[in-house]
Amino acid sequence: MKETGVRMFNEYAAGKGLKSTRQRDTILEFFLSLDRHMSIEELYLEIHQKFPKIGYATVCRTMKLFAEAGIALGVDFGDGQMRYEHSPRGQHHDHLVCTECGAIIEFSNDTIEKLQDTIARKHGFLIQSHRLELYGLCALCRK
Amino acid sequence: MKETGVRMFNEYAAGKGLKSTRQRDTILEFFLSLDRHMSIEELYLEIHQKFPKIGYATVCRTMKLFAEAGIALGVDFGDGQMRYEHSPRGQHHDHLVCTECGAIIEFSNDTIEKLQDTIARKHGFLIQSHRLELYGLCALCRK
DNA sequence: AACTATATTGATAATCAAAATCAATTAGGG
DNA sequence: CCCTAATTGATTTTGATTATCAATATAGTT
Repeated sequence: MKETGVRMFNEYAAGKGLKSTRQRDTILEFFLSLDRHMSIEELYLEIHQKFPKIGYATVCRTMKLFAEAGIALGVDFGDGQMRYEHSPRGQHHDHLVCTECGAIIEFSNDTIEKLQDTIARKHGFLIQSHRLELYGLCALCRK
Repeated sequence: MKETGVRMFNEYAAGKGLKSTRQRDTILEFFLSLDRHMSIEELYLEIHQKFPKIGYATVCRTMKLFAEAGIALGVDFGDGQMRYEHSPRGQHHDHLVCTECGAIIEFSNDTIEKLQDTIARKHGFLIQSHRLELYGLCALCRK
């Protein structure tokens, strides 16, 4: 998984004539080691703690670059902060977002995906992307 | 429809001890006469043109108030601008958003709604709200 | 109609995350 | 090692929305 991400980014970088830097390698490794969604702010705080030389702007730019390279996917839960997750290879997924504790649970449902296609076709739409989020209380916060 | 909105707001205002003002009446009437989603910016421009005394802050505050009163619903298509639509009485709906021309088409699908409930239940989630948007090219922009 | 307490307005400043700026630094081919 | 272009990071700017606050308007109450 990690190797795939590194390889994908290297290919993208090569094609674009980008130079490899310590900062990008560091951020890439950190991002690939994550198993949850993180905002730029959170990413910055953790990365900056370990590597004080890396600034906010670099984290911001680099994550955007990863998104362009196809290894990260930006998600926006409407709280005014950009979050990034590993770009889903193969299976697309959607999110359950807890409004109390902020927990994020991923899910995927083929039937919903198919119904979306049907709806789009009915309206002559060519779908490029979609977002489905269910907001509510997670099992823990309901109690 | 228009009367319903006015009545709903008056009831809400009465319950909250809000005073009735020319500005709010003007914005309410304008909003209720719309048949499409508008951002605060668009609302402000049109309203301000007819009633130059009404400022941006008032439009912003008032739309938020309408949302609290249940007559408007804020929707966020991730472009950094808040939009408002008439609060759906009864049937909830979702959106097809054209990434080219910005056209917005509403749709609703009971099967998807039911599947969402199933998914939430499976994860022990108590759904409070959801958003489903399909982004792509509308029939006109595909050509 | 005048008085009064409270809500509202509108101009402006503040906020906040993200993007742009730009001089200094660094990478990597020649 | 040199040179050119890419990159960095401190800082400023942006842009939409929100907060501030003095001035004004509202709705009871005399």
